[in-house]
Amino acid sequence: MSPSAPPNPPRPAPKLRQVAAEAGVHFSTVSRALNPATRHLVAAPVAERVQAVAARLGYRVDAAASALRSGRSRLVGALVPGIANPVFAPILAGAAAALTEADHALLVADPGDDPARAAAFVAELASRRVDGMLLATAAREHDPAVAACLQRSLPVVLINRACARGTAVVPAVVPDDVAGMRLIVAHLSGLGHRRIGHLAGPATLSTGLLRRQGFEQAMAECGLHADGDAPIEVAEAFDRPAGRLAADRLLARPDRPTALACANDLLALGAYDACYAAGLRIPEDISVSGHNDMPLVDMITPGLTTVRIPHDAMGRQAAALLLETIRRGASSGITVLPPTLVVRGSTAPPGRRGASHERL
Amino acid sequence: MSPSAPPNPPRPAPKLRQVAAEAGVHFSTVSRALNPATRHLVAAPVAERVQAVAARLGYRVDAAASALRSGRSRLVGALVPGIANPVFAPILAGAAAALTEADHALLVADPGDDPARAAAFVAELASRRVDGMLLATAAREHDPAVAACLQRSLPVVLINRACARGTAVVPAVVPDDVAGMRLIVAHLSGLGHRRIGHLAGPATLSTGLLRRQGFEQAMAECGLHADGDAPIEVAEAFDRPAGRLAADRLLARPDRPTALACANDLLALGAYDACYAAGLRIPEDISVSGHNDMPLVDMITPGLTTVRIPHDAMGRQAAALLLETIRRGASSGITVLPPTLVVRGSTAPPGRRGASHERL
DNA sequence: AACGTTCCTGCAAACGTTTGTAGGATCGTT
DNA sequence: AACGATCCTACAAACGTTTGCAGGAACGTT
Repeated sequence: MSPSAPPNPPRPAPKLRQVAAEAGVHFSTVSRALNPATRHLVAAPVAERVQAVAARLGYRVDAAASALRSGRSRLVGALVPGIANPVFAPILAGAAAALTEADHALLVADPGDDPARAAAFVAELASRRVDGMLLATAAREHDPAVAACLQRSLPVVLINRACARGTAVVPAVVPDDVAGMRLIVAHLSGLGHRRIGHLAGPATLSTGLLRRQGFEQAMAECGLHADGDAPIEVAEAFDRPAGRLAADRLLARPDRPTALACANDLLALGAYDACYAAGLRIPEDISVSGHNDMPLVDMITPGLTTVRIPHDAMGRQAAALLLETIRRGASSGITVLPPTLVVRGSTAPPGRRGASHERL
Repeated sequence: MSPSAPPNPPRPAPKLRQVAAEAGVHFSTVSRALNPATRHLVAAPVAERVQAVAARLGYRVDAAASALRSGRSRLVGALVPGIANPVFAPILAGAAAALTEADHALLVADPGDDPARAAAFVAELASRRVDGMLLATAAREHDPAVAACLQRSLPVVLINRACARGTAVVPAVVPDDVAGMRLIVAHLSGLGHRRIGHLAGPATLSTGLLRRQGFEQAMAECGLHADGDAPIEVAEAFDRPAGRLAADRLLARPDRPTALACANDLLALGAYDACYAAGLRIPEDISVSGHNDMPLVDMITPGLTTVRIPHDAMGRQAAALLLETIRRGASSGITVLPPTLVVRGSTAPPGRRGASHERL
């Protein structure tokens, strides 16, 4: 019948009016029959007939027209600092999955670490009529992107970062950072470590601040004091080079710690670099721990002891929370997800002091 | 003046008519003045006045209305099997960056490895009026998602996978898999290896097939024969467990190879597992190489010798190619990106045969 | 001075849907 | 049998933009 070339010169997608003509009803009736929320307004047999015709023709509502008329786009914007970042990628994946189930789609934008750029993206996405925003970029306070959403009264959910906005709390899904650090400190303390250093992240990010607070609190609970037992160095950023630098400083201290609790897996990788450069073996000479349990950190040598954060679940929950906010109009509070300890080869009881020097 | 609560009850965004009223012109003139493509139709002083007013009011064109009327949405859909996959995440990041520069936005969907689901997503995204599609999920041939795009005459660019569609070639951006395997084989051969095994990926994926072909070709070029010198095992999937299984089979062969060239870093990780389980040291007893240079494969022990593929650049180029196709209407051919060899600790000259047995 | 161009601007018609309103059946009640 | 209530369907008006078309002003040419 037809040659091997694509047979049909791609017919334009069927419209509401064509389904209506085929089913012998007015096109507004078709609209109602196909929309679950208005289906009850049309007689059952008619609705069924319409649905059958629509299915046969392969009708799909035109999103642009629908968005224009109804004001709802079934689109959600997401801002992440680094799409390929091993922390944020699973968050995106989880959010995308949850949104798909709810017939929404995900519009991703990557402003990096630039808050002004993030705010610009909010404006852009708002003009695309997104129904809500997922922000994984928010700084601890006075974030322009958050402000941009609030000003447009765009529903917004923060991910991985908390953010106080005046007295009102912006809904968020965050890991329990304090509990996470408590797990790590308890683990190290249980192994016998007493001098435990902390590689903190930037204090401008809630994860940086909260994990540091969690560390100090947990140390106090173990009877260790922030003064002598718990030296702290703050990294400039949550990445490997910054971790290396901060760890170098920590290792150079006169009372070098026997364990390093890092605020982040990437910082821990930097700490590996620093330790190896200093001729220290992990975990024989010094224990190192991370935070996040990024993909593949089980593959490095030695495997990194860390705190697992369910990033995928965070994405899912944030999407669910946002959809809820969009529907209800109200914003629920902050969801805190419990972390779990993952022990691998990078932590061990402290060795005899000075052993590493004898090696050299 | 105003309390700490958000001062302005969020005024609706300004429309074309409001800008027009403020500037004292008809709103169609505003539309023309703000659109670079039609700006030349309006007198220069008027255009400037309009632009000033628009900027002052913070006007942004409503994407839904624009898409409805013009048929162009400035939206591009992307299908990837696994958003968080270390290979595809950088691709997405690159594509998003390139699209953003061209004032387009990225709509991501993750059908996993299910081709039917991918085709369904194409339909969904088409109804959202995306201007084109980026497919990183395509199988080697007869991919339903590709067919769905072609049938709707949606511009499409394949990423990381090539795909012949009848006689016509679907535009794609792919790594030079043959050249990559040639780099590896030349490296191993240069080290003195003669019996080199290949852990191939599924032949249904172009990367699986092409890298195998590249391997066989490169071996022949080095004077090694596919029969005796180059045993091949095909893994069920591109993941670590499948790599372990296939490597087990390869190691069990009577003439066990002294080097393993894997089609993928994940397969190589599986090969590590298999080698360690067999009591073989890497690289003393056996060399292992990967493909892709995923993040963190430099941190495992020993560091993985592999072929670096510029995934970020692939995403960028694919987006650029797609935008070009959208504008011109025509589809350019296939872009092939050159790989580079990254030598780390997992490859070395072959040791004396049997050394590993004496160890046990 | 009349006429043909060129240049600009206003007018109005789409694009395809959702949704308020009105009117015609149908039914049950008195 | 007449009336009100209920149920369903059709009609029409948006939503905000892009774009073909027409008309008027300004200009240069014969």
